[in-house]
Amino acid sequence: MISLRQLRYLDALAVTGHFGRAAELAGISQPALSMQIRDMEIELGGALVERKTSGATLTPLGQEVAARARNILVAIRDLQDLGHAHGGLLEGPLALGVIPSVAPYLLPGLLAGLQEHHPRLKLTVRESVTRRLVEELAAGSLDAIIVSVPLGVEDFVEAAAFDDPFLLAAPAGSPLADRPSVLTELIEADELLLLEDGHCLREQALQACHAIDQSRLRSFGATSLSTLLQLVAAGQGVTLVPSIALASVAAADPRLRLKRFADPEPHRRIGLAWRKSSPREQDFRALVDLIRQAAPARLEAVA
Amino acid sequence: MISLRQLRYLDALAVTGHFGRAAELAGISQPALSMQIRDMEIELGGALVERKTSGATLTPLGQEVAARARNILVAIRDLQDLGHAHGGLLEGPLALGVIPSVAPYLLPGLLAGLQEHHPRLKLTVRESVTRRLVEELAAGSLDAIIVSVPLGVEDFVEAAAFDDPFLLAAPAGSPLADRPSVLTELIEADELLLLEDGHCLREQALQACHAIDQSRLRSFGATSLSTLLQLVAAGQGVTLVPSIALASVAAADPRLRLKRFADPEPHRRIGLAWRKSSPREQDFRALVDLIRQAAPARLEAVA
DNA sequence: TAAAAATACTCCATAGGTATTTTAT
DNA sequence: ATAAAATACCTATGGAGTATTTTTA
Repeated sequence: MISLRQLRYLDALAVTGHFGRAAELAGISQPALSMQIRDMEIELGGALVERKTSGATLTPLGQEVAARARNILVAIRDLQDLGHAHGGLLEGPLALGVIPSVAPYLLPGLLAGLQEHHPRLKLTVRESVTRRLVEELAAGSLDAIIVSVPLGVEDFVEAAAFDDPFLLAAPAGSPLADRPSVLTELIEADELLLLEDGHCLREQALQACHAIDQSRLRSFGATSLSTLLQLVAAGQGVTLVPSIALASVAAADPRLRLKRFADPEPHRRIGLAWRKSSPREQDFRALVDLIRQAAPARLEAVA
Repeated sequence: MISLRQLRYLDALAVTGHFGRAAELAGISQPALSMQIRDMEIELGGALVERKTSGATLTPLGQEVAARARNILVAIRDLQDLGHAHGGLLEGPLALGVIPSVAPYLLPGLLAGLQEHHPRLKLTVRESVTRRLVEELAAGSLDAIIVSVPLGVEDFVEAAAFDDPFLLAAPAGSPLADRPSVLTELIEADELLLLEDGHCLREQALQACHAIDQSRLRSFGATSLSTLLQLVAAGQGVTLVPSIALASVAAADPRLRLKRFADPEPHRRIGLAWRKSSPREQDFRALVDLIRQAAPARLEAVA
């Protein structure tokens, strides 16, 4: 009879493509893993792995089995969560993922709120880009993720927490800096600076102003918003700043102007996503409320 | 860590509502099952079962866990089938369900065809009414079912095999017996006799002639078509006969007339259904072909 | 007091570890 | 010759059995 243990080992083998490293990943010895894989092959009546000196690759059957194994293992994780879900609200372990353009501004307030209202919650936080967070959520190594919604991922449930307007960051001397800003004016403006590819803030900003002429974009290898703002302050162009970052980056530099856009104000919507199959929906709904409270709108600070 | 073993035991407990009988069902001793359930409760951090002298009932948490456990166990079964699916076509064990109004007429030919073309198939057949077949298919104790399609069950895939026209069975003296029959004439006909409630042929016939006045129906506790035909022969009314049954029941009785309906000919569609998650789709498609070949249209025998 | 489940204990199957051999490049 | 996986052999954990006690209606 197939065991969960065997499924875990096969999963490790699928990930590593190597018996030795798979064993290490699974926390057992290489022979132990080899034996379990072999037993599985006997049980299923076909080869799962192609053994090579360079390592191990899964056969088509092996890949199919591994894919199903992953789903089953996620289902098992969710099952284990049921206990916590039926305990008090937001108690026990919870692995949360957050995108980088939100984490530093939201987490301080959120963690404080959780500490105060749900001291028995054992929260672990991972900060990464959306694509990776989605993968880890699907795989079950994260329980929920704070991202820009909608994600549009089947199997996930999303709940919006708050809208985060984009502000225009322009050099003090720019003509844009002293007028009420509307989005279309960007078309005639200086160059629009954005974060490097793969960073979700880039896509969100692009989506917010889809009318922008692609040829006038400039990408920088900058991972951080503050680097980008340095460039703006130096007169290299303009950029969009999520207002959630205001408190940290604002008026520090006199060469910078931050302005709200006139309606329709471009914004991204920040929300929480979790697996449909997760039994902790109540926890997550409560978490969304806390996220909303922890997202301070300090928009009075700007014109 | 939760084990599949524990999920199986919980499932048995959910089914029986009794530790002793659950243990018997699982093929182990009562203390062994008790201990696994207890370990599970510790692992999940909550009570799964309410212990009473009269037996055991699941708590809300227990029901939720049991429901998920069932899904996981079905996924494990399907995974085990993968091996057979990657072997030759239609090899290894296969549990097939068939509705009673099809089984006796279809199976002889089908089994012969399977024996000839797929001698390595280890087929087990269960004959039961649609509702039960659907349950067993969902639970994984059947791999595929031959039923009247469409079933409209989420999680199932269906493939039509053949259309089975309904014939009119009337007493030789009936005015219907000597005219080309059209369905609407049934409205002015003798009473329509049908099988007892729950028998799928009843629903199929009713669906085929939805125009019929409900008040003119008569149900009999008859489980078998031949009993029903005896009543028709005795002049008690008319009924619908699936043409697949022709070879067995036809012209044996001179008091009976079997007639085809004029267009649009009422019929039921017989097909195969299996779980979406089953890896043996290829097997099932091949089986559908064999079913089609095994369903002889002996319609020449009637006017 | 009777039925059901929990506990006590013993045993053994099997997963896992270490050491070593085989295999393929 | 080297790296990877399989094999051999031993150990120990934990699942299961029997016998018994506890619980509750």
